Amino acid sequence: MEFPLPQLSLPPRKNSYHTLISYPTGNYTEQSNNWINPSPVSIQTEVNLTSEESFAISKKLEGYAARPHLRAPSIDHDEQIIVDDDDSLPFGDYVTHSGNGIKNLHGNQNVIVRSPSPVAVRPPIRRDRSEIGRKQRCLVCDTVTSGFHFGAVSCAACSAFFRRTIAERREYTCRAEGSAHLKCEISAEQRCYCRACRLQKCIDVGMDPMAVQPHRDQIGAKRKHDGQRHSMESPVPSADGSLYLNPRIEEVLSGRLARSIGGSPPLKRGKATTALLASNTAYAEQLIALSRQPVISERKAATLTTRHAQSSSPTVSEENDNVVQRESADSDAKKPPTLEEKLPSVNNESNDEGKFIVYEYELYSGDEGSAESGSKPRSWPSEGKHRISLMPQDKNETDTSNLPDPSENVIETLVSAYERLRERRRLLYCPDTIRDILGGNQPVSRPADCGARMQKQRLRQEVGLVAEFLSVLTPFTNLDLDDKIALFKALSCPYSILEKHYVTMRGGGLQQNRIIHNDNSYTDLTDAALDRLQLEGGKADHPFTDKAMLKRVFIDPLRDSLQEVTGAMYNMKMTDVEFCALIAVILFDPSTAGLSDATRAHVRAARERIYEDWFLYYRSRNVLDSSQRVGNTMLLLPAVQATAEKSHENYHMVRVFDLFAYDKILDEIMLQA
DNA sequence: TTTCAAGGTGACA
DNA sequence: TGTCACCTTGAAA
Ligand SMILES: [Zn+2]
Ligand SMILES: [Zn+2]
Repeated sequence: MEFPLPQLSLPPRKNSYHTLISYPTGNYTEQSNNWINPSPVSIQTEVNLTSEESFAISKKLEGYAARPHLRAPSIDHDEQIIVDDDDSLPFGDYVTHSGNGIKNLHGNQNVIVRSPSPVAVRPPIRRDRSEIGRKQRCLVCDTVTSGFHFGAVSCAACSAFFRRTIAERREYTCRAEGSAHLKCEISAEQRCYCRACRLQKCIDVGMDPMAVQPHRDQIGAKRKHDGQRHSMESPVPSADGSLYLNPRIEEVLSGRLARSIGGSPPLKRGKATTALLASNTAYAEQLIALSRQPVISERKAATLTTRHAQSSSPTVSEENDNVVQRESADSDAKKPPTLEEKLPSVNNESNDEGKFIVYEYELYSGDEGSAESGSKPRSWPSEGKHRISLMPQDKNETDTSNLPDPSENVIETLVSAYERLRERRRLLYCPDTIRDILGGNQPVSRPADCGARMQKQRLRQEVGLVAEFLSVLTPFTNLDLDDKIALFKALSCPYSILEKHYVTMRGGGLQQNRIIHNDNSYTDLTDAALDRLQLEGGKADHPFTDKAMLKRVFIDPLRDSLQEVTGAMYNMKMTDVEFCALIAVILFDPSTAGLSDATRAHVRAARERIYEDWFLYYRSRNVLDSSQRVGNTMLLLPAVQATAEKSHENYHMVRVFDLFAYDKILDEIMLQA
């Protein structure tokens, strides 16, 4: 326990501040809450633990339990464990900066630093005062530290390491082989030996990749030796091009929408807002039109990948005539597939890849009947339906009697429901000790086992969770059973894909090159994983030993969708708000096959309500870049579509995304319903 | 309204 | 890589 404990007893900092830049005016705390563990838990029961191990465990727990929350129930944390030997540390006061007698300078408050951002960046994680300022040890390397960084008790060094890694999207590989792989010990002395394992540990102890703000302060970056502040004339596009808009672009892109919701007093639902809502709806629908292709195509229509996914997801920020360009560029892609393209791949391929497709196709078709029975082809609203502008036309057609209470914000409700889903899922999958359950611990991160994940029981639970999640949408629950089933089934595929990528993004899977599943297991997509696959060739899940082919079949398609979908989510800093809104928009697809005219009108009204509340949600929180956020959210659809299409041809993808059995279980449940 | 201080950031050794 | 000065905000005073 004795470490040199350098400069931690530092003289109090000259200043103390709190940070957040590139965060639009106003607050987004609701949103920030979405990211965090909603159930802070007292761990008072853990007093009297003395061993090193229980100390570590309880610290870890504390890290989880103290995961940021802004509206913590008033739990008394005063009984939290302070291990005795800590008292001997010569750092009596380093944890508190109070009473240092130095005034907060705020010296540059009058200097105008232009907000960089149309981007809503998460504010710093906060927590109860009673939780902070204690002598603690870094959960990663066990050096003494005073505080939380990125949501976990950690030291400055590990914090910096984590921030750099995430911000620069670094990838590390653990060189240890076999069972030692990714299990290197991380301590103060050897924390630098294996960066892969250090990063893994950072994530395991609860450091949150989404808390990193990689593009902060790009505008008017501070100069250490320069008293003057500089504010640049225009925002600099970020490396990925997605985050910062030239103001003119922003204006052109979002047009009247941005103006109409940008600077007026809070909106109240009512007649006065009709025009605004109409423009919101039109805007959102046009974005859907932009995405063009249906999210789900018919299962049977196993087209060849002649249409390749765009190399990266477009975002609504690049060029100011981007939208127009895409309109024309897409006109080709919109053409119906030719007859050749429609032929199942089994007939056309003769190389190795073709053989694999035959193999997978056979597996796949085992349940073709049930999968097919309910999945009618779906088309996207704009497709074939010529509706460029979807202003709510004749209101007679739109019966609002089915809609929820006007005072309720559907998005808010849905976001809460999604938080509940997440907590339920955690309880389902986390180890079943009371410590884990109460401590808010997440399920153990481990390699995925597709077999286990696709067990009927598990899938049933997942479907139940989703059904419960959606049940807060009264327009949905009020529908006839058949209509509900039709919408639910149509949603299942994009839901699986979207949520998996979303969960992956939240868990840092993009940085670690892995797909993270709902139970926190993961599918590794690194080169090391490829090597392991090769070793298993012929034995386990697949008969292949050719590395190039393994890569092509097992790794590349998943890497692609990880980059395209998760990458886009990461770039826009997607939150539960956008995720839930997108799910709802997809769910309420009036063009879903099999709906009656009356239902169609209800569904359309419900979708409009989603847009309406989505924007109201932003508006009420003073989010300035709402139109960008909506736009970027909608632009995820082409990438999701590409993934869905690729999945038709790749059984491995179907398994990773839980698509195949998911559908089967859906059918079963629906039949019993 | 003012003050405090956590936990972000980029710069630099 | 680790440490520093600097920064903005939410909450307490
Ligand atoms: Zn550390
Ligand atoms: Zn390692």
